[in-house]
Amino acid sequence: MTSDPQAMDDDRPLTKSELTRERILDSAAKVFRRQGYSAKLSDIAAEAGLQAGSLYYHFDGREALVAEVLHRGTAMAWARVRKALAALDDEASDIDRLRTALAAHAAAVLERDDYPAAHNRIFSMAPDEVRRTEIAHQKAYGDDLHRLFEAAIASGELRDDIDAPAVRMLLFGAMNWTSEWFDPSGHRSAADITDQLITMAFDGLRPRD
Amino acid sequence: MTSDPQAMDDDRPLTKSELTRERILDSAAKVFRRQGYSAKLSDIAAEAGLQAGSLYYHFDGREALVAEVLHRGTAMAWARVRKALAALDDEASDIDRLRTALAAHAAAVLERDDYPAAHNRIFSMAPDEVRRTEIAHQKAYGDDLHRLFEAAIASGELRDDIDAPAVRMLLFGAMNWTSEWFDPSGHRSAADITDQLITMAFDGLRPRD
DNA sequence: GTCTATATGACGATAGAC
DNA sequence: GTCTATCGTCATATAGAC
Repeated sequence: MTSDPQAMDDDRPLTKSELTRERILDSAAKVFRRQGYSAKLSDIAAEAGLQAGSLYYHFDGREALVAEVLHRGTAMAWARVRKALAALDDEASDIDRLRTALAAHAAAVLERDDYPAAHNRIFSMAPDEVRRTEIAHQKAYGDDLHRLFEAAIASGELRDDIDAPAVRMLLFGAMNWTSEWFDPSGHRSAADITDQLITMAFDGLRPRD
Repeated sequence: MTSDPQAMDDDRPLTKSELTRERILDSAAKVFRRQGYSAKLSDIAAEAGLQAGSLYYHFDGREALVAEVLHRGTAMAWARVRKALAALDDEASDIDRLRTALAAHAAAVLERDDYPAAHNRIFSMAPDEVRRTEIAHQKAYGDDLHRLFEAAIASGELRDDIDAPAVRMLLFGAMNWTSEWFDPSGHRSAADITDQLITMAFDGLRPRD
């Protein structure tokens, strides 16, 4: 598994300023998730209990905030996938590994993680330069998942006549689009949605006899 | 099949003013598709060969333009689906009807139709009132498709243990999200993507023996 | 570090000439 | 019908007090 360039935590306690910075980012993710790209800096500041002008002590401006929320969105989904895979038994089959990875990504999007959900809403509206940087980051994540598909195809657990990158993007689409319609307070749980997706993707909607 | 409230064409030729109005709408769909919700009125006007102020002769303002592009986006995808179903042999099976409907929707999103693609990009950013109206329109379309699922389940051609509305939304997501990544000038065609989706959805990624 | 106040610029919208 | 010119509004960003 490729190492995520972001994953260099030292465990030093955060200074007060760093804590505020974190609070601003969390607020930005939450507000972007709710309101989309056109969310105002004043809304983000209010969510963090600050005045709009105060953000500039911690960030260069709107673009910097967008860039970091995007980066964390990919990083957090990726981290969840990695963690879920690491928790698997060593003898897990290739298809189980793939299933686990997809379920972990779905969970990141569907559950309380504001960053991945915000990512989905604002990515396409971000300024070109920010988007280019983030595309490279996403590509690394995508390549990582691609290896799971390849392994499952090689071991005969997946059909060998599929276009794995296309299928991967279609599955990502199904998951990412849930931001647009899934209602966590409705009668379906995030896990229900994930089950439906996994069942459809692997076993198909037609009965197997 | 429920009738689309928009589908009352009389075939009278368009006046010059109506032609300009159409040109503006087409430009709006194209520009919204490309740039998302933050597209400026001046960009739309330029695409139509006009000055920004001139739009106001034809439309009340930005909101009215957004509302009509959204409405047409749903209407056009729905119309394509209806047309594809009407072209089917009467003896087509329920699952063939469903497959045909999904393929038609995918084609509308993936191919040159700017309106459905624009719809996907701007729907979630539209002002509340515009969105509420459009949600009702989408619900009618969704209900229409839902009947195809129900019929295929009833005749035993689809598994009876699926949550059809959830699956429908997941499939819509997979198709709609292609706006974010599909490159029509790349080596895959729109039909290739559609095939991958249909195969995955109905037969599943695991080999059937 | 965070505040208040303000400069700047952008965009939607209107008015009136043609 | 479309243009040019302009107004009003609002959000980003900056400056300086505390």
